Amino acid sequence: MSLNNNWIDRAMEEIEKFRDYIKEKGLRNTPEREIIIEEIFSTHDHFDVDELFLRMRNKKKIVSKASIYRTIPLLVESGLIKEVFFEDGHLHYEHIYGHKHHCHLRCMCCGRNLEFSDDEIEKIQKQIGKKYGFVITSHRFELLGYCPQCAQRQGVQKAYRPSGKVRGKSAKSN
Amino acid sequence: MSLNNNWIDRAMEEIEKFRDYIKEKGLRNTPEREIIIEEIFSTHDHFDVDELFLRMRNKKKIVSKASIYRTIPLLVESGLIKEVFFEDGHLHYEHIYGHKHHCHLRCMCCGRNLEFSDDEIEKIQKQIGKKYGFVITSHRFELLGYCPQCAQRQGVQKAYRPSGKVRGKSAKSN
DNA sequence: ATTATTATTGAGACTCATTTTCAATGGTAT
DNA sequence: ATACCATTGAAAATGAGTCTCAATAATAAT
Ligand SMILES: [Mn+2]
Ligand SMILES: [Mn+2]
Ligand SMILES: [Zn+2]
Ligand SMILES: [Zn+2]
Repeated sequence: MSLNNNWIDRAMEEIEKFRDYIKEKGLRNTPEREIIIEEIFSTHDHFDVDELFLRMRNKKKIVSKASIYRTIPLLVESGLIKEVFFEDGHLHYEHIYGHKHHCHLRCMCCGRNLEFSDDEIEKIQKQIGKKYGFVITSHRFELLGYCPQCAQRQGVQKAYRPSGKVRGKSAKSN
Repeated sequence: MSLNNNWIDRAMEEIEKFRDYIKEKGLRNTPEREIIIEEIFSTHDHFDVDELFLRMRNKKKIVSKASIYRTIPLLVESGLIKEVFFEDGHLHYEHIYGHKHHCHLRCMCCGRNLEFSDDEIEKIQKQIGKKYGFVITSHRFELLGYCPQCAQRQGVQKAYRPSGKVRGKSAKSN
């Protein structure tokens, strides 16, 4: 009944969903894939491949990056996770199975990332879809700005970098 | 007074704005930079670096990609263009100077890309900002789905690719 | 105009996230 | 057992974007 157990139950539920997907697609489930899912759902955090790989390595759950890269598309297709767009030039993901849809509010300065929901957005989506005859399947709504803390010590006026890419910042070992 | 002349006038206006920006930043204007701006504003199309480079090359306006990559941040900073997020794994841009803010409605199947404006979005932005104490400077709102044409011949159910990246699709010469 | 200063340019090397190749391994079904 | 073929890890490949460097050119100072 502990918090810890909740996480485990949670991951189990996701793994079950994944097994179904794998089966109906005629693919094969593997320990590597289950380890990956387990780790992803062991926290609520958004993640990128490198972070995930390191988290796993720290726990001695070694799976090659290639397999991580190969598993992620399956998780997206099966509706367990989805892409989240940050401004640092590579993809991030978050789990969505069992989460309600939400949008993000991000600080351009410190990277702080809040989630919020707003029903208006859904209405607008429906409305615009009708107007243009599109079948809309999803949306991305992100608010960018400065968090309370960063808003104060302003004047930091960072120069624009494509996608926020900053060279030599990712000192993550491989 | 021809349409053609309008484009030229248009580019002139942008170039003027750029010259100001360059000057106040203590940088130098160059023929290369003006050629790039001229080409960008010669159509209303969204573009990526490669497309721009090829468009220019076709018109014998040769500027290195390095210079294009170096000029784009200046154009973004000066408020002439901004990033647009597509699903093909690299950055696209659009001009905004003289355009009103708009969001995008994109077909996941054929890539068709419509623009629309909605005042509600602005209200929500303000509202959420207040709620969380953020100073919001911008937003991204994109609707993803299928255009009328593609919605019909459905079942195309494409497999997910990170950022929609498809290897071996960019047969653009370098 | 000359000269000094320093930003800019093009080529090509480089980085890094992601993809692909390939040989070895291992499920699954008959 | 045997055949079939999806999956894996390691390493090579890819490609958008960045950086280095020597040559050039815009601007400022004389
Ligand atoms: Mn989220
Ligand atoms: Mn647009
Ligand atoms: Zn912040
Ligand atoms: Zn379409």
